[in-house]
Amino acid sequence: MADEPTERITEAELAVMEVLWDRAPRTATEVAEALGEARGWGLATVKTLLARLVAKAALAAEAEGRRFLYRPLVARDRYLGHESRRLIDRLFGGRAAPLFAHLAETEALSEQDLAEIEALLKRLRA
Amino acid sequence: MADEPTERITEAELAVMEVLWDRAPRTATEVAEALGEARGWGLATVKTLLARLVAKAALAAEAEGRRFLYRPLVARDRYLGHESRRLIDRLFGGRAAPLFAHLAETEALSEQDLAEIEALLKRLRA
DNA sequence: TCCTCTCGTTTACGCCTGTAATCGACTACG
DNA sequence: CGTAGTCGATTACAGGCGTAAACGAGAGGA
Repeated sequence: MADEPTERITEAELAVMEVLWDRAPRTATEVAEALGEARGWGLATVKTLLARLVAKAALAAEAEGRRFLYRPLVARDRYLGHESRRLIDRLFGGRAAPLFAHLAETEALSEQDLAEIEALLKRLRA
Repeated sequence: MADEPTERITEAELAVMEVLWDRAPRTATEVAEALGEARGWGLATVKTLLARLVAKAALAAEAEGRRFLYRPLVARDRYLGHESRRLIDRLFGGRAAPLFAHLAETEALSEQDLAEIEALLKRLRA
């Protein structure tokens, strides 16, 4: 997947991306069905969001007969990285350790989190 | 500082908050001076943002003679926690470990970060 | 006292976002 | 062959956001 600096994906658009990250390609109707329950959006709304995402080059729309099959152009991983970095840059001076420290201080880390992070660290050190 | 569920602070507003977190109270003019360099905003713009933040109860405005002294009502720490949690909830299923794993995998952690986190972990375990 | 400067408040305005309704083209059933 | 349904595209519209100018009241110097 290309790495053009994709425009920012909004909250509502993210919900659409999640559906397609979960499984792709899908048609507009399928995406709407998947979202209808969670968000209660009408088909029209979903189509608008799909169109905007295509315009932002976050999705590709491949014609299949008279309709489109949508698939992500931005990998979820890439997006996660992007957003995490944004947060760290904006609020923690660009360094990850302060974020971690903050989470630790505010008890936002579960025992499980700690264990996993510890294991990860060990692996990184190997 | 109260913990009323403050409305979301926007990007531009955050810049104003940072100035006041750094030192408070300050007048509108002082805030504008502090921001003028970094963001190139006019006094009018800063005043608008201050007013909006007061409306959101993120700032207190205490009259001093004919003008106001602004001071944060939301602690920076509280805000950081809020935003971190938001990101973790939205993108990492509400758990911190996957965020950390993601940062680790994408090489977003410097040697220094790793060392600090390691030290923090050790302290938490003590 | 009068004018100018300075405050905070009000109003402005264009773009983005969330949430659609409408439209024109096409398809597929009757 | 006509008509109802479906598709994507176009248009809509209110509220939020970034950025600011205009306004009215008070303060302070001339």
